[in-house]
Amino acid sequence: MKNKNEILDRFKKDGFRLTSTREAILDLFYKKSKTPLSCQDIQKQLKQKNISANKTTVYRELEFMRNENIIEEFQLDDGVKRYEIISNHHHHAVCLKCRNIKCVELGKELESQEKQIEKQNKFKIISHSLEFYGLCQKCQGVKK
Amino acid sequence: MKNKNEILDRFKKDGFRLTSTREAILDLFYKKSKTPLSCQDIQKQLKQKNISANKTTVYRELEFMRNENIIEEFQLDDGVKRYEIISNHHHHAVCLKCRNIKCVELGKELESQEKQIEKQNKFKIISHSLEFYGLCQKCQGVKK
DNA sequence: TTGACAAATGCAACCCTGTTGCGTTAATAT
DNA sequence: ATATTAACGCAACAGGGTTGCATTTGTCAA
Repeated sequence: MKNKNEILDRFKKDGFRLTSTREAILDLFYKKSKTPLSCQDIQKQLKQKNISANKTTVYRELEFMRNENIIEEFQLDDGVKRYEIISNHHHHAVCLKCRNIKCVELGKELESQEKQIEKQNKFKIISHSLEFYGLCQKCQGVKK
Repeated sequence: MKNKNEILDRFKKDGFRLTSTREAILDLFYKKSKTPLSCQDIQKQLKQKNISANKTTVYRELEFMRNENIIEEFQLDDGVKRYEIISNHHHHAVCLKCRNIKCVELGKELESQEKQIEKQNKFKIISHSLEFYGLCQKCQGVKK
């Protein structure tokens, strides 16, 4: 995970342009609380900065950043695509009540289990996704 | 996981009806290769048996069976809902090329990791989903 | 500074999965 | 045989995401 200016320089070097939308979206990924963002999330947060961006534009920008290996895409149980900066590998804890998403890190225990699965199933693992669903601290306290 | 007739009896006892669509879908879950099924999968397989079922009907039947605790729903990276019989807890190995889905079992190692996450994040875990993405045996051999 | 080029954008129309309302069909009990 | 109501099909809709195309705009070279 490089810093923002490094990335903008690389874009320019590769013939891509520095537009306000591009920079604003990159800002969201870099500055904001490290929660993954959906297209809608991005549009809302841009609006708060008085930047309007068509959803097509946002999706294309996300596609672009994905190709540039800056962000990655994943899905939760709601079928909505979410994106986050590529950094340390981690997983997600999703609150079933407030839908808040927290990134959590695990040790390397999964690696040995992956090897076991590869051997047993003759399946070459390229990536995995692990999400925990439950109740965040706040929502545990609330009576339903 | 009970057998099919037990389930049909229970339906009847609870005032639900035994329709050909219901039985056919239940058959798919019981007899077919133990791969999860999407609504489309189900419609295609029914068609092969010369049974036509409207997608609304299929979705409602799936909802019904979910309420009856016979099947469970989950998502992969494509945002399509899939369903499978509730049985031993397991995970999925998804081939990125042919999209075949294989169920794989893991030991109980994840449990201790869950406890660790619960403690560290004060997050009460209710369920989790773990999918492996990669290449199945067949697709590893194929040159792209 | 201007002009040319192509990257980036917006819009409308579309695709796909999944859902809802409502009138009809048919499984079951009497 | 009839009444009841679960199950069904259809059409219309919802929401996330994509595509084609015309327009705008960032960049760079003259």
